[in-house]
Amino acid sequence: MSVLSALGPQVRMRLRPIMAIKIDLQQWLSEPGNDFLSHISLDCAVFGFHAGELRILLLKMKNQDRLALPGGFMMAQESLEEAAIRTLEERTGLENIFLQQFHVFSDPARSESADRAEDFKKMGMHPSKMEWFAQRWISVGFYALVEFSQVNPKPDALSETCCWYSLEERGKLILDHDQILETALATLRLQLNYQPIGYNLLPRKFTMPELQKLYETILGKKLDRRNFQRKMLSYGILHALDEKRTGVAHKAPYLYSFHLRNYQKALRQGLEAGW
Amino acid sequence: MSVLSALGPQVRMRLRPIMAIKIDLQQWLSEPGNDFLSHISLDCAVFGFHAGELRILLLKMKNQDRLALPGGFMMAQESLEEAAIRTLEERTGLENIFLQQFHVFSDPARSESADRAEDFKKMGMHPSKMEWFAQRWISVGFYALVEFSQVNPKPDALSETCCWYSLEERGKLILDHDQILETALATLRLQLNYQPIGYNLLPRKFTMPELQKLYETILGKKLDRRNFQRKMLSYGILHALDEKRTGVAHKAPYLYSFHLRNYQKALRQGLEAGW
DNA sequence: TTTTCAATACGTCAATATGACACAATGAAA
DNA sequence: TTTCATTGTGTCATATTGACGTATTGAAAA
Repeated sequence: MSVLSALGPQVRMRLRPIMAIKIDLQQWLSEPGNDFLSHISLDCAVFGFHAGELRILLLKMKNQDRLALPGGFMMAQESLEEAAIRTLEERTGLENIFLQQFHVFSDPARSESADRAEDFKKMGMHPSKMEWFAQRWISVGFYALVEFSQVNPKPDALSETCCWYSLEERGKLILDHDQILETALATLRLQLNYQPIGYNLLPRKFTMPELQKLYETILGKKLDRRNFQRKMLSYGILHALDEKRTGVAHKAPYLYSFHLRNYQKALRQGLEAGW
Repeated sequence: MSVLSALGPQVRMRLRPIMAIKIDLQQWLSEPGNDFLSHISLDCAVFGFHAGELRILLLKMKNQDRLALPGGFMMAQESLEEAAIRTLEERTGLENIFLQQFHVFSDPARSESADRAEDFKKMGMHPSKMEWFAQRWISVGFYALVEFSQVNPKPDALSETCCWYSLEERGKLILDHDQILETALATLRLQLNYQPIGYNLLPRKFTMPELQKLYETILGKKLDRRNFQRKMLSYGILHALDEKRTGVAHKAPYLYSFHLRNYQKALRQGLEAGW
C-alpha cells in the first residue's frame, strides 16, 4: 500500500455518495433531540490562497467576539470524512473538497469553555440541546484546501458571519481553535512534499511566481526565484502553457498547470528532499 | 511553534501524571455499567525491533483464531494519549512509552463485526456490556515504539495471549486491524526523518549495522553500508562509544548511542532529504 | 511616443552531496 | 594457523545545490 493511499482520501476524490440530508439548523437548535453521535466532533481549518497570502475561513460566533473554525458532528451512518465534507459543503458551497484529517484534540480541559447558557438561551436553543453542547468533546482536526475564488461562505446556526481572514490579522479564536489552526499549519508544512497542496490551493492556471509565493508562505521563508523554478521544473509535474498572464504590470509571466499524472506519481515518492 | 511540538508528545515525555486506576477486567466484564466514553476507542500498533526484524505486539482473542491490536477506551477525565498510555502500560509493563496518534478510523462498516454474542456469553460478559461492545466505534490509531527486550506482554480480558509477531508471519487480524497496521507502517516510513524512531526502538547502545537494518526494514529497501554510515554520521546525532560489540562472529562493530540533544534538533529540521 | 523600471526568463559556476565501488582490518569459527 | 564473512575507511565521477549575473518584457510614467 502506498503511503498516500494509506493515509486518506486522494485528490478531490469522493469516498462514497454523500447523503443529501439538509438540516434546518435554526429548527434543529430549538428541538430537544438530535441524530448526531455524542462526544465526537470535527473542526476544519479551511485554507485558501489569495493575493499572495494564505487565508483561513472563520465563523464569527453569535453574541461573542471570538472566531471559530467551521465544525460539525457525525451522523449515525457517516464516516468522519463524510461528515467533514457535508459540513464544508454547507459552509462553502463547494463540492469535492480536498481534506485531510491531521490530529485528534482530546484534552479534557478543551471543552471547559466559558458558560454560554445565556447566549444559547437568547438563540432560542432547547435546554436539552444546551446540555448536549456542554458535554465533553473529542474533536478531529481536518485541514481543507479550496480554490479561494470558488467559495461562497455561509455562516452556520451558531454564527453571524463566515468569511476569510488573513493568518496574521485573524482575531482570537474560541476554545483550543488557535492550537488546532497552528497544528494544521505545521501539518501543511510537513506534508508539502506529500500532498497535492499546490494543486488544490491554486486555480487551474497559475504562474511560477504565484506557485513560489505559495511555497514561501507555507514554509515561512524566502526562496530563490531561479533555483525554485529550476527545481520545480525538474520534477516534471508542471505543464508549461503557451499563454502568459496579461493585464499585469511588468513582464508578463508564463502560465502553467499541473500535470496531474506526474504530480501524483511524484508525491507518492515524496518530491524528494526539502527546500 | 515547531512541527514536532505541534504534532504531539515528545520523546518519552509524560503529559501529565496518569491516574493509577487499575481495573479488574474480568470483574468489569461481568458488571453492567462502565466509566468509559461511548463511541470512541483506540488501537495501538506496538512496534519492537528484534533480530533485525520489526515485530508487532498482538493479542490472540478468546474463542477466536483472529489476532488483534491492543486497544482500549477512554475514561471520563483522560486525554486520548493518557488512555493509550494506560492501555499500553497494562499490556507491556512499560512506563513512559513513546506513542503517536496517526489516523482515525471511522468507516461505519468497520464496527459491523461478526456477531460474537455466543463468545461473549461464554466469557461471562454482562448483557448490557455486550450491547455496549456492539455499538459503533470510531477508533483512533496510535503507533508505539518500545524497546523489545524490556516488554512483559500481558493479555487483556478479551484475549488469551499477548505476544510478538514478525510482520510477515502474523496471521489475519480482526475487523479493520490489518488496515490500521498497514497505515501505521506507512506512517512510520513517512515520519522516519521527523520522529525519534531509532531512539525508541533500539537499546541504548547499538551498532551501525543494527541501525541500518532498522532503516532498511522500515523503508523496505537495501541501503549501501558505507553511504549509510557517512550520512548518518554527518548528522552529528550519534555518539561513538569506545566499546565494541563482543561475542559476535566476524569483525566486532563499534557501539554508538544517540546524542539526544542533537538528535531532537536535527529531527526538528527533518533530517533533510530522503534515503 | 519614448523612457523607465520592476519583474520575469534564462544561464553560469563553485561548493557540496550522492551513488557506486575498492581495499584493508578484524576476530570468531573452521 | 587459516578462513572468511563482516566491519572500518577511503576514492572518484556525477548530480544537486546555493548564490548570483544578465538579458528580456511590457505596463506605467514621462
